[in-house]
Amino acid sequence: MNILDELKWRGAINQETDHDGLNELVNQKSVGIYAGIDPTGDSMHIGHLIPFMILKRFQLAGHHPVILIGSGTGAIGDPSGKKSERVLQTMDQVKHNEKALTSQMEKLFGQDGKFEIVNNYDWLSKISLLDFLRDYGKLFNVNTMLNKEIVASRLEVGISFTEFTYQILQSIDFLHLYRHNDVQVQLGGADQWGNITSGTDLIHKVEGADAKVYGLTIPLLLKADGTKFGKSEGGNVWLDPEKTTPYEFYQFWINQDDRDVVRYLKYFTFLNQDEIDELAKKVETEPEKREAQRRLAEEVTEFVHGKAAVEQAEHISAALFSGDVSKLTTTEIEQGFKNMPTVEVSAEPLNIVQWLVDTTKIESSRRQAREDIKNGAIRINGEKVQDVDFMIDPSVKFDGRFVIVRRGKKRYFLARVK
RNA sequence: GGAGGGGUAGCGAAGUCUGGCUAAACGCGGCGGACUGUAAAUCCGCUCCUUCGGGUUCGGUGGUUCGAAUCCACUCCCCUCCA
Repeated sequence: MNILDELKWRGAINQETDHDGLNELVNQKSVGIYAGIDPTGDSMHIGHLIPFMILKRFQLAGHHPVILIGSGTGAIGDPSGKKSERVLQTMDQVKHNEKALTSQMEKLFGQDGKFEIVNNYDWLSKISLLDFLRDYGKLFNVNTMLNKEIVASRLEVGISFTEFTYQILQSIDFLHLYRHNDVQVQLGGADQWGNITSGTDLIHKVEGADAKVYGLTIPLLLKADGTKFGKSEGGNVWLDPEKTTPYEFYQFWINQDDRDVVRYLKYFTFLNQDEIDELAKKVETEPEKREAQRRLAEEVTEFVHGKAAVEQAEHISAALFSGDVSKLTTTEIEQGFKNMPTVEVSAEPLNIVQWLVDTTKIESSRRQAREDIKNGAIRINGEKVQDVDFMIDPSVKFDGRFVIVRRGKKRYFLARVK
């Protein structure tokens, strides 16, 4: 099974410019293949991860990945998949984002095999306006450009000349990498099809029709319920552990629907076909064990954050879901509660009802607070408290730094002692 | 400008004619619980505040009355139709 067969099995191929040609190419040599990301933010999220997971597979199959950070194109704004014109970023932002993305890429691609990271600012910024118009502009037919889905969908609402130009810039990238980095394949999400074929067309015009360059796109990933993949309650799921802690990252994966989990295993893990078939069978026969989800969470979290992070995420998960938080370390609390509601409290002991309502605002009224306490819905540091006169003393646990409140089965609050 | 209809709790909506039994039906949402797989579905409880005595609510203001979401006057806002 070669890399293309494998991708097909994984459901990761949407369109190819020339399947047979590409197939022949990957069988005969180590091929240079690239995917790009524009530095529009200072971290990737798991949606961005998809093409790069595929790129990684090419790397593991002995091919040569080239990661393009698009500081040049990022300065312009890709209209693909956007309903309206974007606000330009400052160049400082672009530079900052570029740095952050580069180090994330180094982490993902660094462990095994060779790879390159390039930045299109290096060549795009050197092209003068007249050169651009004479060398490239002449080769693009406006009618063709207008017919691209990316542009066509924007004609109603309007598109600036700047964004309209984007496909030319991306084509120049492909040409540049073909010439200087021995790149013959461009990989991207389904929305990149127009940009990618622009590039292969340009190369064919400039380098001759027999230039062996190919494009490959990945299907848009949707959840079984039809909604967009990759959002959690808190928004995007980021690779940056400061934005999405490894614990939350792990939790995102472990909560995937049975109907989606096998597809995700194929997309986001490096498990082989036998292992995945085995897990798929378990989803059928004993879904309640959620072995597939667990494995998915472990694999992806390890790939992105490392093995130690997986263990910590599992430890935090075990504590939070069993309700026994008493054994958590303060660092684990910091991580597990990163995006949970947090309030600052003083170290003074206080009556629980006042504390829940006035100090922490966890409860909206005394009536509600009392009700929850009597119902046994409130736990302080893992201990159920049903006494309305209970005194909360922050000094008794976690070095006096935190009080962990749980309301109901899984709603946690962190009170941080000032 | 003219003719109608309406503004009720987080939202939707009853109650207004026939004033008190109405802190205000019911549905949704939210919260808690049971069940469970950290799922889905289902079921049960709670859902203005309270020092549990009571307090403050039905667009606003003023009035009638022992008593007003309910009756009266004025006023603000929304919708529909006509010009």
